[in-house]
Amino acid sequence: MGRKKLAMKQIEDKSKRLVTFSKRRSGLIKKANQLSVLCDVDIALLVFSSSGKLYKFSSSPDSLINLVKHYRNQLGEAEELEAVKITESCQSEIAAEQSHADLLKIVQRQVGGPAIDLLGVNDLMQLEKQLHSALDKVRSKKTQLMLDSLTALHQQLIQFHLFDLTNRRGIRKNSTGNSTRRLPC
Amino acid sequence: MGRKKLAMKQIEDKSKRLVTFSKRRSGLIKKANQLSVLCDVDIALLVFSSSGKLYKFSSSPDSLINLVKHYRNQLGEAEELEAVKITESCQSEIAAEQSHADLLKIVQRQVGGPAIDLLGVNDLMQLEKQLHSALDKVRSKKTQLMLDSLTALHQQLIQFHLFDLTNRRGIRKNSTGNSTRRLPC
DNA sequence: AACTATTTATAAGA
DNA sequence: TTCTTATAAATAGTT
Repeated sequence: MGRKKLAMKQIEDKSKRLVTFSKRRSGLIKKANQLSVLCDVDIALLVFSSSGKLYKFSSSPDSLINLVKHYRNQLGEAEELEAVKITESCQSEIAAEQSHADLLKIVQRQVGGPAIDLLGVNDLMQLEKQLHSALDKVRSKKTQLMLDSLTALHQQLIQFHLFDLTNRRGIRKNSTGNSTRRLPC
Repeated sequence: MGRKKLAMKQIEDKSKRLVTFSKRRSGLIKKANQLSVLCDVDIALLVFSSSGKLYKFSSSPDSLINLVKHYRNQLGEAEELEAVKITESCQSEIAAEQSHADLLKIVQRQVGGPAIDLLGVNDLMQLEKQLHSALDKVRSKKTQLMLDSLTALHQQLIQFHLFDLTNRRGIRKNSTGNSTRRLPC
């Protein structure tokens, strides 16, 4: 729209690209807002600029939470398929089991050790680091299969982390009444 | 844009609203795609229709992951402070702490005992029962604060359970098409 | 930041 | 629904 029709490919000139980014970004957010108002729907829009800055629009404070919930479900479905693959091929993979056990020890020490629900964000990040380190160990053994399995476990822990954070938010918001925050049953 | 200028408020006529939703939704997604291509940026866009259907666009397979990561970080910072507050106010709640400790022992015995990711569905349901029982104990002490804390813990475990179910359902392979993951609430 | 010539999106109608 | 079309909006190039 404008003096000339643009080809649908990356704008070469960096300066022009930046201007276009600025113009179209605000246009997009404007349109998102209009759609959410006119049609009364919930929208979440995130634009990650190449410089790392984030521009976002969300029609309601909850839309990002909805978004994450949705994502989590999607992840679940993906993991479901992955789990089949892992399980099927895991049957004969006994060698890697030791590494797996090592990782689980780390998890047990951390998750099963201090009060789980008092585990701080930093603790969880630390745990993530340890898991990564354990993953590296296994990677060196070139047992790709178990690596996948460990990655799945790692993601479970990330989910754990995510859910923990969401819960804490629920506790704060509902501190007056029954703060039970149910899962999407 | 069109024959008349629309007021920026919800379109009353349901039929018109639906038509507009359809047109503008596709327009918005088109624009999002253009912006991501022209300016080489990562975009995630989700539209939750009022009937619950989700329409989404993401410029790359990773953009939703980035989105969740970003969200988690944002949430993390806010929640970190909250976690400190929760922990601090728990310090003086010694009466309830014992029950809490009891509960944690149960969790440790179960979650920290067998390989976490090999914990069966029945085990998790058993664990849930025990947690409910422990919750009742604490509830009788009327320490709302710790109750919230325990509820959070309980829900973490439900989440864990949920994930486990998801994986196992995939493994068993007799999941019938639409695999809804519902909790035995 | 504005301007403005064009292109694009779309509201209403068929 | 799908298409057509008049009009409103967005925006590319310019200043």
